[in-house]
Amino acid sequence: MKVPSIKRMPSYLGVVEQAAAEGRSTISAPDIARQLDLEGIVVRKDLALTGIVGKPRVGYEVKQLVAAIRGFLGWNNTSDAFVVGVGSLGAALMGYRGFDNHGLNIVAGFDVDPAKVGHTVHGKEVFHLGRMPELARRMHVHLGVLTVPEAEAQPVAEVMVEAGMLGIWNFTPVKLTVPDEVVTHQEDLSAGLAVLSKTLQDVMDPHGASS
Amino acid sequence: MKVPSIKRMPSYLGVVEQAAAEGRSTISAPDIARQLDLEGIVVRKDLALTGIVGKPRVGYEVKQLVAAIRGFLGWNNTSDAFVVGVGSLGAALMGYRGFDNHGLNIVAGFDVDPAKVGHTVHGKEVFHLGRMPELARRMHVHLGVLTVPEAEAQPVAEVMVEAGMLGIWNFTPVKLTVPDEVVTHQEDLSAGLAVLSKTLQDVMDPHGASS
DNA sequence: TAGATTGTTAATCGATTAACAATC
DNA sequence: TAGATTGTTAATCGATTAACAATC
Repeated sequence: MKVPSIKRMPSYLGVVEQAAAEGRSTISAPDIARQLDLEGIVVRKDLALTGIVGKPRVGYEVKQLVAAIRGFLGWNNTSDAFVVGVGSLGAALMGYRGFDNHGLNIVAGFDVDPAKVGHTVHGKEVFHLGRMPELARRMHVHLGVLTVPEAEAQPVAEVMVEAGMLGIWNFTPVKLTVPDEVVTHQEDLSAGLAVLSKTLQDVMDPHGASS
Repeated sequence: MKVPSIKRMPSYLGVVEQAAAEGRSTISAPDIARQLDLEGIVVRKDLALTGIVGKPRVGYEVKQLVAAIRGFLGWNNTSDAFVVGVGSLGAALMGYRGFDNHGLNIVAGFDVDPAKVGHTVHGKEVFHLGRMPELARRMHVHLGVLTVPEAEAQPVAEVMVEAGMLGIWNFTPVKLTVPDEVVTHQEDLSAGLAVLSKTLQDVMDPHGASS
């Protein structure tokens, strides 16, 4: 599945789109690599996955490359999505501009808190969780961003599955149990924090247990 | 540096702390593995990095294991940290409970918006960015969470370095340029979204370009 | 004791890096 | 043409998985 390559794609897209914004018509792998502090060979190998073909001595056609990366990730046609759990993180994600550019369009939020239901957050309506199945079907939404408290994660995920969600972007620390056909991706902030903490610790005290 | 192992540590910690909360005194690698949908051998190898020693046929001492994982990650003594950029994401992180359990204590926010400076967010004061160097020194804070808009990321990171930050948890999509002694970790949401999008795409249309 | 689990050593797998001919 | 960059094939590196003796 080439997960490491897939993870690098959005950063390539950012660099290439900036080049486009600057009016450049081509960009080379070494150029992209320099901007991202990678090796050129990594970029070439990764870009090959998108099916793009470059020109020796010149690089890649910027327009083509944007289309190739977007196509590879499925970011051409943006998908509508729900945010489920409108706490501070959920609300922040509802307001995040930039998802549009990443194939994601958040159309509504869901919660059970009467203080939130019926109001809007960043211009998007918040509905009661119980209405999700109905609205998912009506609006043809198959993607959900899960930002409920830990204790609610599994039961709410089951509601989402029931409602026809095919993909769940899981921001809780809970490993979800869902049917095989439902795709889940856990966004694990504590994993990132662990890497930062451990690196810091090793820098300050290089003689601690391990490296 | 064993990054994959380090990233799994927080999930082990969660499982083991739950076992502790349930009053269990020991836990085995296969048991942890089952809860996280991993292989037992992965858990054993990872836990060995923390220096813990288990008992055949029994497993690991729960209390010892919690201490070993926390010690490995440097999560025993919690570090104070600043949130820099109190937009919706920054504010959400300022309110996130659970960082305390991850060695992180957010003590204040910084912004340049007069509408935010002088107010509190989730009970924590927001100061003007210009006061960060002074307050970082006075409060001995060396960790910063960077949640400013993309265009501000690099210049604000430089202010943070100037203020004596040793670690920057970077939530922007910008690859920061900082001195070697400053540790940076980029939390890249778009990478996670890319993996989810690509997986979904491959499930729906298995005959697309690659797998 | 019997047997599940640990810790360690070896084998496999996949990702990264290197080398280099082809090409514009 | 000369030379930088592509695309591909091979080598290296590191992480995961397998195998198994030691042990409680």
